[in-house]
Amino acid sequence: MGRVTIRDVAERAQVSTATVSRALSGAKPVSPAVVDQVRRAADELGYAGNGIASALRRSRTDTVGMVVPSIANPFFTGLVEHVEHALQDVGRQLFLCSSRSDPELEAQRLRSLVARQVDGIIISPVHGSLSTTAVRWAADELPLVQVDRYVTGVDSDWVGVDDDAALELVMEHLADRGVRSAAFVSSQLTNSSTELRGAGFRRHAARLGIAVRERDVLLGEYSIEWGRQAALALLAAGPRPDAVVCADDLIALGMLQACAAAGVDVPRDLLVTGFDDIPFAALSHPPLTTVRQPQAEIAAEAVRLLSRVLGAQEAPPARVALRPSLTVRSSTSR
Amino acid sequence: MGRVTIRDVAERAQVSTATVSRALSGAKPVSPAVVDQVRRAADELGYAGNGIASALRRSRTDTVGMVVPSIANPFFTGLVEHVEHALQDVGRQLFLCSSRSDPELEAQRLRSLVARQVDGIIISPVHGSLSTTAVRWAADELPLVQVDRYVTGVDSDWVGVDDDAALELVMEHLADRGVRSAAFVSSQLTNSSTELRGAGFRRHAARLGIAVRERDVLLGEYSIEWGRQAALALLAAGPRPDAVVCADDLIALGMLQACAAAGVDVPRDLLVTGFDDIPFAALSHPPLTTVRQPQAEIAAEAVRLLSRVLGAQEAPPARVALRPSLTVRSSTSR
DNA sequence: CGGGGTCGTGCAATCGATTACCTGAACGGG
DNA sequence: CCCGTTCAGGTAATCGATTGCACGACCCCG
Repeated sequence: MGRVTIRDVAERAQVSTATVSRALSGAKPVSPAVVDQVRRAADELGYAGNGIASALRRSRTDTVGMVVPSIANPFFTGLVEHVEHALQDVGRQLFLCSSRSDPELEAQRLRSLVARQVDGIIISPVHGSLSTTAVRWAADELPLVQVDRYVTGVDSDWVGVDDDAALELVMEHLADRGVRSAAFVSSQLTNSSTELRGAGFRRHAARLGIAVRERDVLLGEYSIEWGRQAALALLAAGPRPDAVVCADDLIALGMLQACAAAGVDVPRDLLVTGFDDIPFAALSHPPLTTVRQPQAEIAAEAVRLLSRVLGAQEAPPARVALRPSLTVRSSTSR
Repeated sequence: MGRVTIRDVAERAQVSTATVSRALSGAKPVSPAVVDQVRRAADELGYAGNGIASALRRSRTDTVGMVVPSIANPFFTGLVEHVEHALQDVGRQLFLCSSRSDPELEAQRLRSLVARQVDGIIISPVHGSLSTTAVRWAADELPLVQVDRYVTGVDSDWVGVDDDAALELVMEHLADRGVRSAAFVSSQLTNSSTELRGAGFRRHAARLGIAVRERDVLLGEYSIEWGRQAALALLAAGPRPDAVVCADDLIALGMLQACAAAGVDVPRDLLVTGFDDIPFAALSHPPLTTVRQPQAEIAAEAVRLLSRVLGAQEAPPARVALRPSLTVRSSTSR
């Protein structure tokens, strides 16, 4: 297990370490015969190189870090998958961290990524303001792109979905279905995208003449469990609204389950919508009408923006809001 | 963005770099006054350290790599979350890679992790034999623990669930429900756990007098989509078995959806079981009876085994098969 | 045949932190 | 008051790969 180094290879191939390095990386021309000799020596010794040493010298690791609030949420894992895919095309690896929706942990992850000298960071920050300090610091240290959510007060690229447009789609769809009153179930409005969804909900409800009672706006967290609890609270509290707009699919799925358990028929008695269009949204009973996020595009754009900065091209921070679309399923069709 | 190094801190604090290093790491005693001075200097300069340089010198990174076949599958993401949790307690960070069920990509990830000098690797190998070479090589280079699945011919620790016992639970449960014939829908039997599940299915079916027709054993991949397709194939092909045993929950959920669409009532017309007990298994229609994997325990044990090896304690490779349990829901209750 | 250019290779500095070894001061006991 | 011990802190080697610079061989053209 004693690691084999470039010196060992050099010795065996009867050349200098410089030549070995050049032969293997192809950075500078080396005569074919020598390349062959070196390759053989490296193979015979099982030379694997030392990425750490290489990273130290070149001060780049060909690695980007990604920090997401949760890896239990299929929306984020989908995003991660696409990012990983996109990165592979530009020859980089992904270093994934979960901040578990904790700004403290998030700051720690960021510090760790910076210390590990990743070439850049893609982050979906936990909190609109509590995350600011750490994100700003990281953005000062190296290229950083925010996805899905962003914190205020940091000049960095951002790419996500147009949340207001998304809620416009949802609310107009509901209005078309004859909805006159609606509830909104969400996590706390402590990050940009959630906040924008809440604002969009209210704005478009007002515009379309859909009534919103204050007690029908329920804020908890992005989880199935919260969806269940919110459903119970909603059903227990007097007259039902015509529809429930959920800020993500996990909440909506929990809501659907609790409704079924309580004998409330969706969509006959109540319409329900979600957000993200995770794979499981098609499997619920009834299948969920939800906003489809263009995950692949978001990921590709994030990687593109990061590469741009990595290529040292100075440019004003970009804010890219992609158009969402609506996937209509049975949870809103009578 | 010019990084601040230990020399800068040393200069500002009027001490040597050695002292800075010791003051910040606490490796050797440094007078409180100097520690304070150094701390202040480091703070003022925003010193973040260089993990790469440190790693090179100490030849450890306090990082472990994890390679899973898919990060779209909630079973693996659940595992990853628990592993990350457990690692945090021992002061290490997780470097997550997805092999996307491709042995080639998996080998590449392993090479990359070794080059990055992670301290150890936790892997759920893609393929029982195609993964062997890469896994063996990696296991030679550094401590390695296999989880869930294992490859043949590598002496490494493994921790997972007792698949035979799991299928015993499933089949006995089905027998109790009066099932006389069953189908098995799975991915290809090209990895250890899937293979063991298939074998367990047959063994316990035979033992309990449950009939299994060859054409009712359908092998595809671990995905919702394959579950759907298998359902169609199964329903199209003459007389239905009494039950369908699925090798994971994704397949089972796809199966349930396709059954509902085809007007087959589960559990009245057909019983369906899954494997893993992912969060979404409780949300389907009907809720899914499935084998619960003790994810937290698997993760904790994997980390424990890895720490054992990292602590240089030589020991024979351990194979830890944890007991699964059965979560009974409506998909098998008449 | 000589001068300028190209090309392959080696030497040694370098990246930034850690640490083995050394130095000098302070201190305590005989 | 002297010598051995202790301890803080400095000097410089080290981890392994990359790369600027230099050197020698060879080629081409005038």
